[in-house]
Amino acid sequence: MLSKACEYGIKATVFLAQQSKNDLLSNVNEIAGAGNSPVAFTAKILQQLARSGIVASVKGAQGGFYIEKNVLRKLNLLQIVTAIDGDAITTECVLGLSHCSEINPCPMHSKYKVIKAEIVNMLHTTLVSELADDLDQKLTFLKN
Amino acid sequence: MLSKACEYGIKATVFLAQQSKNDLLSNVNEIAGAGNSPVAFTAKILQQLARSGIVASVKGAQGGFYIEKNVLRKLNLLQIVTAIDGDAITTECVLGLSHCSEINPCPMHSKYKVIKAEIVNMLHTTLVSELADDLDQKLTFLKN
DNA sequence: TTTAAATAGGACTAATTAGTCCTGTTTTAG
DNA sequence: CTAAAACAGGACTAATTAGTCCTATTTAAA
Ligand code: FES
Ligand code: FES
Repeated sequence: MLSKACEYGIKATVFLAQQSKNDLLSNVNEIAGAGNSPVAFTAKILQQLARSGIVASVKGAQGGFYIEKNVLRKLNLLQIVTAIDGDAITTECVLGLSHCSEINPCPMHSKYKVIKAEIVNMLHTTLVSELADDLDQKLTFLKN
Repeated sequence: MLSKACEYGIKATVFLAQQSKNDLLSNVNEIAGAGNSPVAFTAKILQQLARSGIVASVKGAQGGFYIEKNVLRKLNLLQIVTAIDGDAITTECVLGLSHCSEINPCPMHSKYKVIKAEIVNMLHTTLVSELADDLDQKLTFLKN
């Protein structure tokens, strides 16, 4: 469903959201450590998220990443998934037909479209800030 | 969500179900052609499905694959997915934690588990024979 | 009985995804 | 002003998934 890059990206973003609520910057080591994700790969993904305007970065000593308050307020999971994996999740046919449509539906189309809509809706309505709150209350975890 | 192998496997099985209702054998070329899937790769997947008892094969000239009537009667998509991709779809954490559980839930767990349950339920309750009927009525298609 | 059509299966190659590493630049602290 | 801590980004390597190809075996038909 999600690529590894996207999994790491979501974990990184949720962690950063938690830190950013306390106005803390985090560097790549802290971020990767929190989700035990590979450090260098996480750095790549953070660059991508920074280019997409999802996270902000401060260069130089004592620098790091954070999420701007007004971005965080509205930031949802679909934005992260789309920034990293593109829109395949919304457009692809579950059986690999060249595109999912009502005009040339695959055998699973009618059953899958309901689920796809729920996935997209869930991603779209889930705010990173809610997830960060759960994390802060130790109701959820970024690693085992 | 599904591997390419699984996509081809499902398409092959639905096609075979349609053919088998008319007591027709199909060879790998016909099966791959119907779903425009790569021939040699489809052959591999059919071998796997044959070892799993989902399809049956007849060797030699005029041979091919088919699905036994009593298998087809109850055959659902989850059986095919499990035979090819294993049970990852039911057991994996959407954020890549080592396993999905209520005890160490990831930030997406509570929202994702609902969707996962619906996916698994959909796969489990969808009979290949229904899909084959839709295909037969040209309501659905295996390629564009 | 030979030949050709077919599956079975292993070894291989190609493509994609995952992940590392190095070099450059920015910035702060000493 | 210099050193060290950090991000930026490109080039590379590793692992996994996707896909091919060849050889052996089976079997029906000519
Ligand atoms: S056509 Fe296959 S999922 Fe819509
Ligand atoms: S723990 Fe992540 S989906 Fe259940």
